[in-house]
Amino acid sequence: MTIPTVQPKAYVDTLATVPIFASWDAAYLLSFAEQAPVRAYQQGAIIYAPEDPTETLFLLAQGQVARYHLSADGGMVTTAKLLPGALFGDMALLGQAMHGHYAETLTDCVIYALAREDVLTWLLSDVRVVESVLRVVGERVIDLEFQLQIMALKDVPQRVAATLLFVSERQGGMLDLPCRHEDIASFINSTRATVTKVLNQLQADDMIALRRGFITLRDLDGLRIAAGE
Amino acid sequence: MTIPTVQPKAYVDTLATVPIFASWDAAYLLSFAEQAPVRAYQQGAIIYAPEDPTETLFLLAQGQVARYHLSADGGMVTTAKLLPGALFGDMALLGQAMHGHYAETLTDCVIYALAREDVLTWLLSDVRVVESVLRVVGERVIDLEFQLQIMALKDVPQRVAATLLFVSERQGGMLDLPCRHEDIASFINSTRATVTKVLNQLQADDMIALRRGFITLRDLDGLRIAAGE
DNA sequence: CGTCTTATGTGTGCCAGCACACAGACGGGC
DNA sequence: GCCCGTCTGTGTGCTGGCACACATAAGACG
Repeated sequence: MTIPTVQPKAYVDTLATVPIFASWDAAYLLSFAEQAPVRAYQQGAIIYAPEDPTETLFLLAQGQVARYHLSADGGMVTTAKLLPGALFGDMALLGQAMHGHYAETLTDCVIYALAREDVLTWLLSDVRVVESVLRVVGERVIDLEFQLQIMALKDVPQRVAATLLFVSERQGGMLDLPCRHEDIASFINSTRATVTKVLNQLQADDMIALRRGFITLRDLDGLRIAAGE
Repeated sequence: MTIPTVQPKAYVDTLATVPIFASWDAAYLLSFAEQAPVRAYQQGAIIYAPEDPTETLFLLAQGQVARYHLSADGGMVTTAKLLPGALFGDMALLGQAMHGHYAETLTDCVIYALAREDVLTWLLSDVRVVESVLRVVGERVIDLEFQLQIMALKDVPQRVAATLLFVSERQGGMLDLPCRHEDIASFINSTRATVTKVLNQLQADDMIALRRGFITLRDLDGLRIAAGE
């Protein structure tokens, strides 16, 4: 699998929209964009796998990436669908192995790949940036805790409702969510068939509207109750 | 509930053993210990609860703290048992609410309580310290992913075996683990009775030895197989 | 406007492991 | 030595939701 490089300058605009870089001035940003290594990936490429010992921090510039875990017998949980601006591969920062942890492109992608030292040099020398990095990692912790909490404490119908609300909030309150039943199933550790049943019930209760590939939230308060608060 | 303050200087020795401060020189450390606010908590005290909007980062100096989630109907998952040197309350760093997330003392404790600004001032101004903080938060991510992974992908017997190995590693390879069946149950989202059954099976297979309050690992390879790798 | 792929709807067993309920056992405190 | 609280062993239903198996439909694509 070849990983073509791309012209760095083309992505300055994208970088400027990333929270991490919000506090940087244009010159510094351009300097970063010119020097940081960028890679282009095709859809379905594995960006890292558990065996992979690379100490690399990735910054998604374009496209979508899924982060998931696999078990020996074929089971799978999705932990996140990443959009441009997302940082990932952050365990690289600690030299920790990532047991059963994969990242895969869902579309063609453009991704910055930063070595551990680069990260410390470029990102962590500025307190404002440090704060941003901590925010990103912290958000990751929040996500994981949410997922853990619903899987441990709620049944499938509650998990579905809670997840719809959670995703909507993460997208800035967007009510028309582009996702398939299977996406939800793999996030809440259930099955596509079960999720379909639950969604149809929620639709019958007039809390959501279903279209192929989309779910529209119609009654947030109702969903909150269905989620068990 | 009163929160008595304690003499800061008494804990310099404790601080010195904390990874975060490993790179600091004695004078700086003393200066920190004298100025940082310290609190003493009694056993069973709630350090923070979901309603709590405090932007405070806690640093455990003495004692043990449990971090857990509660659901509306009484369910509970433990996410960690913290030992001296642990940082927690880190979502304070992002101003995120912590849904259903509690921290409670398991013993009498001495804890540094750092305001958000103090954190940025004292901790994040030194790149080496930043690295340490990231390592701690990253370890937290690893823990959460481990827990999520086993709960999503493994059945109860596998979860128990995997957890025993995980805890042992986290304790630096200690083979004699001080824990009750219930502790494990609450970590892997199962019940005390089920865990007891599994542990007895593992003992019958000569992989562990059981004593009241303790579990001794006898066959790590066997456990790894039992854990499904 | 057919064809083909991917998404969605629905039904039938079936079982891991929970809820519940006691009984015995260890150990600390007095 | 005795008492009592906490831990531990074990048994008996029950059930959520998974595994499996199709059937239908909505777009994509030429």
